[in-house]
Amino acid sequence: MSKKGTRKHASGGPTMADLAQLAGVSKITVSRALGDSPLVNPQTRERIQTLAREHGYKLNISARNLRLRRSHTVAVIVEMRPSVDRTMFDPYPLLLLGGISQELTAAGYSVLLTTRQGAGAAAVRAADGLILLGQGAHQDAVRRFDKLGLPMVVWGAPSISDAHVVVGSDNRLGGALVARQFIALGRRRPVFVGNPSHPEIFERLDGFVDALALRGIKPLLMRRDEFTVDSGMDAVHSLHERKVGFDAIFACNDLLAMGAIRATLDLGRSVPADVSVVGYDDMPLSASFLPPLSSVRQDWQEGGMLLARKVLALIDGEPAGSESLPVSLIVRAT
Amino acid sequence: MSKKGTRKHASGGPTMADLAQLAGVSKITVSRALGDSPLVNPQTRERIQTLAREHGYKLNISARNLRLRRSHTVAVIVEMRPSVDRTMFDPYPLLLLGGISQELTAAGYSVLLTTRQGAGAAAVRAADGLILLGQGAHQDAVRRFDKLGLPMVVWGAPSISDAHVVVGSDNRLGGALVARQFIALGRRRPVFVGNPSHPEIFERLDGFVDALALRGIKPLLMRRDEFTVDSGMDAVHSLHERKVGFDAIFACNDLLAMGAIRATLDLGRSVPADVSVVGYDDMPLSASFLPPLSSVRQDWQEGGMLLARKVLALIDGEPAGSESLPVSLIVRAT
DNA sequence: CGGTATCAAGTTACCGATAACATTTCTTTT
DNA sequence: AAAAGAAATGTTATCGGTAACTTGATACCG
Repeated sequence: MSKKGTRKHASGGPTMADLAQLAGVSKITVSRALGDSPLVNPQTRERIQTLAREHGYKLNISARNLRLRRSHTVAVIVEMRPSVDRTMFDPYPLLLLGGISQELTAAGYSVLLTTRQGAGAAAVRAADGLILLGQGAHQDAVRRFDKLGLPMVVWGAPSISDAHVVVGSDNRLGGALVARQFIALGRRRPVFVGNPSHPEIFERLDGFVDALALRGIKPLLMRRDEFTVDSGMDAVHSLHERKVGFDAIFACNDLLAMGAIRATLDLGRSVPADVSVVGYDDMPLSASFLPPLSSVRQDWQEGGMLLARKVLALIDGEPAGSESLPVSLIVRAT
Repeated sequence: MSKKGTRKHASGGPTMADLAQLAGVSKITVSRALGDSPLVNPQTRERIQTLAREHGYKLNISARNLRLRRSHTVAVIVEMRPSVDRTMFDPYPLLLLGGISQELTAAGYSVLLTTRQGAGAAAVRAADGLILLGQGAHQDAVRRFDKLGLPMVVWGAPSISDAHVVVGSDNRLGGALVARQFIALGRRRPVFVGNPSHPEIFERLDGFVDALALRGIKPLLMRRDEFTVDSGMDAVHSLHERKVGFDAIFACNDLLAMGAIRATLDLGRSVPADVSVVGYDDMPLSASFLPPLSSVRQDWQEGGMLLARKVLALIDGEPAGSESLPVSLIVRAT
């Protein structure tokens, strides 16, 4: 209050102009020095950088963004309402977010998190790029955001009709791996349990069917809309009631698989002696399920990182195509 | 290219200046009109707003933030590395995020998501407020962010020593509810399984102990660092080996509880006839566990919303204190 | 009818950083 | 030693909003 110039700014520390004055140079030189531009004398640069550190200088992002006409921000739009028919479940989306965040932060970008509801906000439109998670079943949502004209990457299953970049794990491969496992075990009457109207689930089924077809085997499809233990039990009981024979079950989710196993055991049949069961997602609990559940595992974190790299590429004007990540079958006791 | 003025801006739509010209008024009038300021004639306002809509006008946030010296952003710092000793597990943090996001978006704020690693970024310091999630075990982290001098709210257990605002679910109540349940069931030798060095877990234990003490019961503490099924089994086996009698188990997590139940059954004792077991978190699977697991449930989404409301209050200079959310005991078969 | 209150809109001056162009200073070349 | 080139720094203008202060017009008052 008393001395003029002691504290020029109410909130926030010194600006480039302040540093410039301190260093006896002009603003632009400070800007260059802090940006490691080769245009400034190394000594000057050093001096200014030290000064900046000492005085706790903080770059004003809004100012820079305004000037550069970009936000250095990628909006991530997540479906966060938990629901029974969610494919993205449990800790996984968080791992995806972790991968995304890690990669974007490393590249100097920020992650703006929104739900579909809040995605109309100005901040989202101001983003340099867009990542869509968990919108698999909402093609309309994808199209809606596509209209924003921002570089966009979607997590899910690639579809021929859509033009945007899709990153996902290789669901076809997942299905195929399970099929091969069943074949190796000599299974002849496999069942697929799940809801193939989700593009990702459909891919799993598709890969499964194709790989089995090579051996002339045609699996049975038990459509289940809910991805829960109960639903899995239900599926098996329903098979039993209809007196349909089966010796292998591929559930498109671990909970379904657990339910299927439980029901199978209830019916007096043995797992895995009589019936093989494989789930999907390899959730933490699966390994300690009784019996330990075999499952297909996807690398969510890596997926997140890949998503991030793709948007960054698009933002930089580089070409980027859809890509699938490998999955692995974890064989345990079922 | 050909006609001058047709497309003034390479990227991005019209600015306020453009609208001003179109409407034959000055920039500031446009600004006022769009901000619903009473300083403009209602008709003019209407006219300008319509014009803005027609031309797809988008407010430039960076410009506004620069001028207003605030970012309208709250940074959420999450611990995303999954690890065995994590209290915040599974879908829950996502629900927390959902609550936060919903509330902040509604208030016109953006959610900036970062990990602890990326939290040094300029964008974080530029935030108007801070929410810390999953840092319970890292008091140093809390202090580190406290230094930024931003309005800050932490998820976890309130501690007397700390001055910042803490929001969490009422872990003491959770412990007490379980204790009362055990008392009602006539249990006399309860065991607590978990790692009380986490503040939140400690509160659960504390509430548990205090409520039991009213009946002169003193529980046994089985310290377990890992929150897994195996660890839960281990705990019970270890009790058995040491020939310690017990008739009730309060596990501070559902996975531990499941392990404890399994081990108890393995030892030939019945749940719940011989031993009562209660878990914590009420994960989706718990209801369909065999036997269906009793568990303490917290409302994560509401927690997120409360966190958000607290930071907003702090940002607006209103006072805000720590607060705990009620929890409920879901009694099932154990 | 002069003078003040009220309403509507305009002027000017920033917020803090940076690109494009300009200038100065030193080094090198023939 | 004059011209040309390279290196280091400065000037000016601008990104798109908005607050503070001013101006102009109309209404109201005794």
